[in-house]
Amino acid sequence: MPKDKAPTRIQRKNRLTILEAALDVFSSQGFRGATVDQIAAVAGLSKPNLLYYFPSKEAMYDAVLSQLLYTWLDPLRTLTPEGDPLEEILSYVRLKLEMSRNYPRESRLFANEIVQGAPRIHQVLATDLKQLVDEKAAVIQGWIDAGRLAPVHPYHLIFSIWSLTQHYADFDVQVRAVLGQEDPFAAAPDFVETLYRRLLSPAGA
Amino acid sequence: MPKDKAPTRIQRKNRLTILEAALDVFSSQGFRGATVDQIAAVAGLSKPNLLYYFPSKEAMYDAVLSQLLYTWLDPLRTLTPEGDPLEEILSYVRLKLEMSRNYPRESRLFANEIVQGAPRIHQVLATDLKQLVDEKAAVIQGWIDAGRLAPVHPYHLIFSIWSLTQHYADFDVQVRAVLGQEDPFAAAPDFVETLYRRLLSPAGA
DNA sequence: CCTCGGTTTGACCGTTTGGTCAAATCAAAG
DNA sequence: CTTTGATTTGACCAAACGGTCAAACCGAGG
Repeated sequence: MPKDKAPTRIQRKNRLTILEAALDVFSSQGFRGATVDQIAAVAGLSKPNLLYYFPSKEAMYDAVLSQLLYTWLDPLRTLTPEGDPLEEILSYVRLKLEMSRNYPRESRLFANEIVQGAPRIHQVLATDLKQLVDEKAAVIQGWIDAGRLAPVHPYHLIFSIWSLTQHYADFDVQVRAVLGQEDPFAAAPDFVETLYRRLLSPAGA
Repeated sequence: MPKDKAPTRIQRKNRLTILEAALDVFSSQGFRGATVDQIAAVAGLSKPNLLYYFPSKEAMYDAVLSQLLYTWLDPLRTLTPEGDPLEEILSYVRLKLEMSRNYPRESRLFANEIVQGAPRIHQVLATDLKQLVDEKAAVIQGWIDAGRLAPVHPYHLIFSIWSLTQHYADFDVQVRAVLGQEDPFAAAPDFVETLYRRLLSPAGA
């Protein structure tokens, strides 16, 4: 392992290559399903070389996961009390849907981790994520109390957005199997927009 | 392995015990994450004994999965052209939600399989499932054309029901982490019912 | 050119895992 | 009780896997 001095050019490049390959393999096979040899093959490096840059397979997984967590929670932060309530939520939905389209591996890795009980990120969910959702749910509840949004359970509204948007990435094969050759993301944006407009438009509209 | 004659009482009992244990372990660890020893421990039998009843670990997985598939697609079959459109869909939604509550292991096993690309059931999805969904989507489209349901993309409507209801089983830990000690299924039925009423109620209502 | 720290790898190790097998045990029929 | 086929298991095997290590390699500074 390199000293804890400033990383060299080669170190930066190889670390990125490895993380990229690890994301590929972990997201499609899960942690236990993935092997270091597979990751090495995808990265185009030898197995001992991977273990020169990361102390263990678990360290690779943790690195991929923590890097992912940071960007994964980001879209929710963009939801702010200013601006039109419905448009705020719709743009959050659109953002999440585009992340599913553009970063399906990240979505699947996250799904894998959660489905298996989130053994490694349970703490983050119960603290950081909960705090963030509490905060945004309060914003939504505020809009509802002000009559600017039809009444809904704010937490379950957020859950519904997660499940709906991530479904297109996580269950991609199922969606494709049912739709035939049609592109799943063709009609999805219109559908979710319609759904949340009808769900959330205040009564008078 | 037993002959292919009529199964004895012991065979029936042990096969069921093993499948139950296998569902437990496969659903929480995935196929590669599960070990035959784990399943044996849960079943209270020895490892060679499991392999006396099933030729391989994969055979156990296939048995669990195919048994699951049959019941999993069943709720959708209950959706029939007769009866009130909105109520038909709402009762399908309620059925799916109860399955998530009562059979979370099945839901998670299915999710695991799909997320990892559905290597073993791809064929079933592209034939049986697609055919069933095609049929039901046509029913829904018929209701829409008759003005008895607000216009929506029928396929994506079905996807949304799957994702929403299964989310409570598959992402259980995440939902619980965010909600604190609150029971996720307490408010869920009301939420989904509200959602689909607002989405689907015909314009004039 | 040489040096030296960073980098790469072939060979290897201990453990885990899926699966086998012969021998032991059990249970039902005669 | 005895027999016979079904059932159970301790011991074992080969392959796969995560990880180690000493030796080789490489590239930038002197």
